[in-house]
Amino acid sequence: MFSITSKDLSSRARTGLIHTPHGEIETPAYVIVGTHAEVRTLTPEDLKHTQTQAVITNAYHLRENPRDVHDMLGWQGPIMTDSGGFQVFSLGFGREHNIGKVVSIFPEHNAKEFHEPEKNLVRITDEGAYFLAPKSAEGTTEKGEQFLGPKESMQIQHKLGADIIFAFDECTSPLHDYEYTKKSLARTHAWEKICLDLQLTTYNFQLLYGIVQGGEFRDLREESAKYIGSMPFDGFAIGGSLGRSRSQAFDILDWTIPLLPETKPRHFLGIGKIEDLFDGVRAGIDTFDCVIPTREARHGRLWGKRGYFDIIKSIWKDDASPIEEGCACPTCEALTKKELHERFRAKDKSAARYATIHNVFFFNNLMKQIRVAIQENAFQKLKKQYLAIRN
RNA sequence: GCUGCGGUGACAGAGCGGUCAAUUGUACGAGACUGUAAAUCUCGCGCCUUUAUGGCUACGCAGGUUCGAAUCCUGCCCGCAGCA
Repeated sequence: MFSITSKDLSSRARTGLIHTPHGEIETPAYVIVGTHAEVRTLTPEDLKHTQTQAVITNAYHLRENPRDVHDMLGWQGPIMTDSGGFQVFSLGFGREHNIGKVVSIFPEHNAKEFHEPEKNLVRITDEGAYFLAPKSAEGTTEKGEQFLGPKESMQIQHKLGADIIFAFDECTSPLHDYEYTKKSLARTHAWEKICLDLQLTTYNFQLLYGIVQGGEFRDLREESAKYIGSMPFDGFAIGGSLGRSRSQAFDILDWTIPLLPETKPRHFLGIGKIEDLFDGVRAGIDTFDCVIPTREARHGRLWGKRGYFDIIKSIWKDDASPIEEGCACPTCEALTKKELHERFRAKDKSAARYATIHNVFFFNNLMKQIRVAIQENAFQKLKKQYLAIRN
């Protein structure tokens, strides 16, 4: 199900092929996020023009009515489904402290003190997580708590029928201390075991990835990598809190990846800016998924080989140059900076769509360049090129 | 000409004696966004500075009443509506 096709000589970077029921994924690859069984603002037709290889949707968001996710997406290529483990964090602790899983290096708002317990919608037990429906404007009748645990997540993911599914875990936060992270890790490991057992007995047409947790703590990360890595998962993901600085996140990869089986694919959950991709690949990551290309596109931020810029800013209002020099995406073929800027300013619905197409294309294309570079033993060179231009 | 209503910061539009440099929305500016709570959110948006429970100038214009006026009174200017 996974074959390695080439290896970089000076790092753990490699190219490979993940074989799934809906086709192959050439790795390293970017997996495009389509949580609600749609890549926001894109039609299935649009998606085909973005060089996308795989899409990831989410069991939590699709739990109410889990149908064939390939049909829902209108996408017959490889699909992953996340287990909902991230929502255990983001709707709970994440909302309570208004943080993501990467703590800002500018801790102005001191997330530890920023504390709104009433916003926490999640109650975690050893069995799983109880979710409260987010309160909409007014007069919401309490729908009561909804339960999601390893069995439920597997059941949903099975019904969704994605090619690659993830074990149910708890994503911890950089704000969590060692004690909590250790406790959570034990719980996550137990949940993952349940997922794997179900997979081995019942849901075996799908590929199941185990997830390494353990926060920023080296011994916990190593313990997790050894434990999860020793189990017959089809692939492995690195998830959870990535510490308090960017470099720490990649230390975590260096601690854990050597402990995972060489011959299985590795996924880096939820990370994917340009530098992250280079550092992740270097550390031995095969696939990434991240919200950055799609979300930031909607917010008017475009990515390119020179980094990013905000097309919505007025400095572009008279700029008739291409959005990205030499970019072959449908957006760049259709519009200049000025024209896309105008669409954003006019709140034209197509603006976000054009921007999304560009960003998704750009990241997919970057991965392609990385693949080629690894094969040609020019990975370091490509990385230097990118980071140099970005100054 | 008379009567009525109205003139508030880029715009729309609150305020109708002190707590008003003035609610709110839009526009504009800056920032954020990393397994989507997010086509979203935060901050700024009269001028000055030592950036502050700071100073100054401000709610059509000019006066007045008052300890105190965007808010009340008088006159003028302008807009809209009706009547001559």
